[in-house]
Amino acid sequence: MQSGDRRPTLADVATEAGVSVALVSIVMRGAPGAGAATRERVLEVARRLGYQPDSRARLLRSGRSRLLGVVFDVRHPFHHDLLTGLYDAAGEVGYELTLSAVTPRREEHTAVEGLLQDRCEALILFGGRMRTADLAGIAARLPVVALTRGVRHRDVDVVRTDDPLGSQQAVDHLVALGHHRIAHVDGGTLHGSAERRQGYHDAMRRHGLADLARVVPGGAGEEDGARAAAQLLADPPTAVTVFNDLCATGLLDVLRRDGLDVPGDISVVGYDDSSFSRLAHIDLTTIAQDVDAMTTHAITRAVDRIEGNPVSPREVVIAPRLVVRGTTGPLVTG
Amino acid sequence: MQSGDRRPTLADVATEAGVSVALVSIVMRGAPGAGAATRERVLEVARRLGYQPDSRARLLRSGRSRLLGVVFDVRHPFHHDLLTGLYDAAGEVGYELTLSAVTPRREEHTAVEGLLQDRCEALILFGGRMRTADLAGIAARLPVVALTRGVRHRDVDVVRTDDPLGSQQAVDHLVALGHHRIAHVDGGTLHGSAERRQGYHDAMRRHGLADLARVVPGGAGEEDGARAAAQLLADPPTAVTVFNDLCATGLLDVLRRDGLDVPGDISVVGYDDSSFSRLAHIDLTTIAQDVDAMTTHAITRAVDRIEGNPVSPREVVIAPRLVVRGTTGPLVTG
DNA sequence: GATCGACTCTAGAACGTTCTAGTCTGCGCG
DNA sequence: CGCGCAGACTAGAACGTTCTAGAGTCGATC
Repeated sequence: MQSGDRRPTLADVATEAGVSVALVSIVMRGAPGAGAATRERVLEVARRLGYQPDSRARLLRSGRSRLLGVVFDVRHPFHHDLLTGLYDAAGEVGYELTLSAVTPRREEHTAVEGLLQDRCEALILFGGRMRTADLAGIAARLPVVALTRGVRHRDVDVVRTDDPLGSQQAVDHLVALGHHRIAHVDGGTLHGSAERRQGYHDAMRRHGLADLARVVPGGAGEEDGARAAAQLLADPPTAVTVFNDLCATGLLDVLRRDGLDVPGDISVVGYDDSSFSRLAHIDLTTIAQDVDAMTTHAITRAVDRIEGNPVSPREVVIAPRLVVRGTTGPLVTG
Repeated sequence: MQSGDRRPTLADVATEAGVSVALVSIVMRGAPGAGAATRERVLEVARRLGYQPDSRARLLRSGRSRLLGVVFDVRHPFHHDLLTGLYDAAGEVGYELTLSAVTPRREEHTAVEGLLQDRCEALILFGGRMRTADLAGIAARLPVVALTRGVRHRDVDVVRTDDPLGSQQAVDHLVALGHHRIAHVDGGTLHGSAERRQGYHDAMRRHGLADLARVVPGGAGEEDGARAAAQLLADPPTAVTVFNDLCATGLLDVLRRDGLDVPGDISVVGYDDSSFSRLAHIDLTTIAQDVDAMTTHAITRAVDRIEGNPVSPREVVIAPRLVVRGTTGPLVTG
């Protein structure tokens, strides 16, 4: 409809208000150097014409974009929590966020490419499978912060949860409830699986239960959990810690179908505190990542890099938190 | 680290390759007007310098941005499915997407504002609570397409699911299974609730079951479903259609806790096909919205508006689809 | 051998801002 | 009365592209 008529620019406002373009710019930015009366009048005209600053032109000229590029995966529920936190944190330090999504048919590489063209000053990547070499290539151009995944490269900053600690919290919780025969369903070769498995082993050893440790192969999906459950049923432990929540629900389902009571016969702890895990139906005890801490660290780290401030450790590791819900309970003997 | 050294520009590539800026521009765009040998050489230099086009400058000059602004809500699982579809559809017609998220602490208004400054050529809004007057104000400036919500204003395009039809599909399914005493848990004053309720009533009437129609107040959350279930338990019907999936899971939970078997004693149909509804634990029969159709329609509509093509109906209504899972079964008599 | 057309290439303006370096006015001060 | 200074304002360059108009070269056509 009105796609024909050009949007008003600084020049339009300037002629209408009878002042120079530069002065309008000053007023719009709230910069000093304009009289109170003129300021008022210019603002009025701008409002009347429906003037909207053109961020592209603005950023082009001023060199800086104060823009942070964020790559997230639409499929990953946890990424949405992270987004929420990031917006908050970015707002506080006066930076904007520009998002680029990874979808089943849109690769991480495409997502990153788009952001680079937008002249972001730093990139924040949620998880992802991008190879370290590729990441390093990007990090050679602008600061890169990887969230929720580890990257072994000196140019890439990392903010992640202390996964071994998370597993230990799970085991500690179960031991405190009286459990000894605690199994672990792992995530195979997925990011974080090794760390979570290691934490489980460490905790079992610390409690003197190394002999009772038992690791069953799992994965990221429900079906992986279901398969693991089938394997456990031959000789059920009294408690299980699972690689992630989705896997845990698959496991729960099979256990219950087989007549086991949760948590009466067996306790289950997930990992991630995915949104569905708090559904009354699932009500899963799990390990929650500290979204606030992760996002603020990611932002401050990115900004520090941009502004050339010295940053001490390349990797920030954040403690997770146990969330107790209905799938864990005291050991019932007899 | 290297945030100091400027990114290479067209001019850098030009001097390095010993040609004019304009020619480099031609080569980078793949436009005709450059010799094969030069083209090769320029590309090589560009690659070597790590040249990245600056989309801001590019768009500034060329007037058009070929950019569609998308506002989505991080909290809404269905929005992620929509995003996936939108990226696909936008890619096919050669437009880019720029995302702006609504979070618990970032309002729709802020999200829209950001997109306007980025000079999108059209806006696509997922749901949202923005007032019609505000929407109209934006639509006066650039095309606006509302997805999954109705808007009564001649300047705002609408793409939505045929909600009455969805409810009817649910009822038809239940009737085909032999059910007569079918109740409906509604969504109160929420978007779409009235339509879904109406569809339920129409379907009941069409099957000659108007006398058995029974509507119980519900809502969007689990707790609303739980409350509705408590109310239904006084005199349980043999089947229920529910406003949305989350509400349905809350209802399911209470029904099962009360000892009812689903679907043996009572069948339940949700609405939305939210991702969690296909979890084995929930396995909810539901009404799915046709993501592909919705997103392609939204994109083509936006593009048609941008390019000034005539568009016939302002509102595109898309048929939903019944997804049968484990919470519905044949009526068991006796 | 001039004219044309096709092709390759270039100069320079434009896009909408911000920034630098001013100009102009009025006023206080010596 | 002249000088300096502060405050309000402006002209014009700059940012990195794309676009328009045209210049140069070459070979073919009249």
